[in-house]
Amino acid sequence: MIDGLESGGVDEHGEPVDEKPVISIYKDDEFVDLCRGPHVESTGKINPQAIKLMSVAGAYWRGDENKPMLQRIYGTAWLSPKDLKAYLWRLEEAKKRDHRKLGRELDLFSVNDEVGAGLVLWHPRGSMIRHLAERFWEDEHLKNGYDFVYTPHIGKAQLWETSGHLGFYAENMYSPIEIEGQQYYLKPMNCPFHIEIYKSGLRSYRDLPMRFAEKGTVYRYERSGVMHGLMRVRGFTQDDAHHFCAPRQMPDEIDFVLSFSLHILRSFGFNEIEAYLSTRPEKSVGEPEQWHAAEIALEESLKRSGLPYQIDEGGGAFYGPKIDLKIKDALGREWQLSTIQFDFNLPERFDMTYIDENGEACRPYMIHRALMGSIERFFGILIEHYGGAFPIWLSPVQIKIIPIADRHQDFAFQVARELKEAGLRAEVDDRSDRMNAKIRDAEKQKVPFMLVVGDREMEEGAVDIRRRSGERLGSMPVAEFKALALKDVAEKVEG
RNA sequence: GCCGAUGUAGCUCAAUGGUAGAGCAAUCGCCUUGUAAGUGAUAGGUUAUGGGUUCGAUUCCCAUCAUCGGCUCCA
Repeated sequence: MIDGLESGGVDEHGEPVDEKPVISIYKDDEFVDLCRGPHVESTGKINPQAIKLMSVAGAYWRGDENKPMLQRIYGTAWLSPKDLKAYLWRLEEAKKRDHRKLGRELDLFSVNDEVGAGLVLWHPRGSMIRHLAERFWEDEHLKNGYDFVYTPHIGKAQLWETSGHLGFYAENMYSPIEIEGQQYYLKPMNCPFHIEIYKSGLRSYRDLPMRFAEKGTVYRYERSGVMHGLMRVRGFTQDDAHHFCAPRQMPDEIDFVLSFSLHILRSFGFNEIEAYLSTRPEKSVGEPEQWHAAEIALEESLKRSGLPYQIDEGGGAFYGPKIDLKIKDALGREWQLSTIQFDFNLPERFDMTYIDENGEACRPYMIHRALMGSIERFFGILIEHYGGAFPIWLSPVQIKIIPIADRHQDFAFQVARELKEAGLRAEVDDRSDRMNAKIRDAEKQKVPFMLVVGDREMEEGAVDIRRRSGERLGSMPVAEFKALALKDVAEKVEG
């Protein structure tokens, strides 16, 4: 076999192969392993107190799903038992923050067998967080030159033929729906609709850039076995937008969309951001000069942003180069959120035009972008990043008012009314439980402020404040607390 | 889709070839409470679904669905 590999004609099964492989062998005492490595020099270097077998799972031979599957045993090895313990502790921490667990405990969302795999039900509390995130998103878009659009969930087969999705993306799309002899498809993307809106009128260079934004819900076929809580689902909403601009506007447009993305991500508490620039792959559409100009523009913009970035040579989509933004969450795990993609393909396919200064029809440039990416996934990441203890501006319940005895309830509701009128989300825990139990419950629900009201507070028109951290702020007048809470909300205070 | 595991009350989990139990949650009382669980009672399950073996299946077998850990793919 090795002879076959060495001479470059056949692989390990005697099947012909094109390239000559590099063969490496690792040897430890009597054990000889044909492996790419690296291996430890000697098993004596492994501390038996610092290893642990973790799990067993199947893995494809050479990572190819068409090849047979092998049993793989996963283990982890560390320099010292202490390091192993630290690693296991981190795994435990991650488990505690698991958005699927917190989603249930905090009553945020569910995925239900009756409805279907990969289809999310947003419960009232989760929906409140989504509403707040979306409201912020909307305000920022309106301040920054976007127009909102709404588009349908299905479109005719011809539309997806024109866009190329039926050619290139069909395996991710669901079977068509037949309506009066015509085939319609559930949308896997929003772009064709936005393009049709662009094309609904004659566009002048004076109209550009145009920015159409929509929180568009799309449906993509995911193979069973890949769904994962909110992170990987079959129906999700993208915070999508398409920019249409004249070629010479491109650099400014990229600068804008990049800094706008960073502004949005940072507002949600993601401060560790890294960028990936993906360039032209072998198979691509569009002129090489166009690609080159776009890649230069993207890279220049990255340089100006000061973000650390890496280049993924040839990693772009066939229709254009892109910048992906990845964030690190509180546990240091990396997640891809934003994507900013150039598109040389769709303007051509849809024959999009604008009239330039000379009265001639020209082809606009098009940029796709999603900042949160999928709102479902973004929510999942947000839950894990904060371990369910959302910053106060996003907390579904910001304030829990805890009357000590029944006679304090009227006062508690009066305080709640006053806070609600100021736009704060306050609730009274009027169950007949002991105060300690109510505090425990509010802590578990990760409510930012607990206000205890008893005889003393009633007399003074005050509230006794406890943060979810356990910190006691003591007693203060309601008006004073109101100002404090509003300030925390406005400043997007965490913790 | 593939490999492996799992599926019992709202949640976390027991038990059994002779139709199931606990804690928490829930509901109804009692208590009226000072910074993370007061107390009593009640209710809650065709044991995921469909077949098969068996006198009898929730338990054994098969299929389907879903979930979990991976692989492949991906927002």
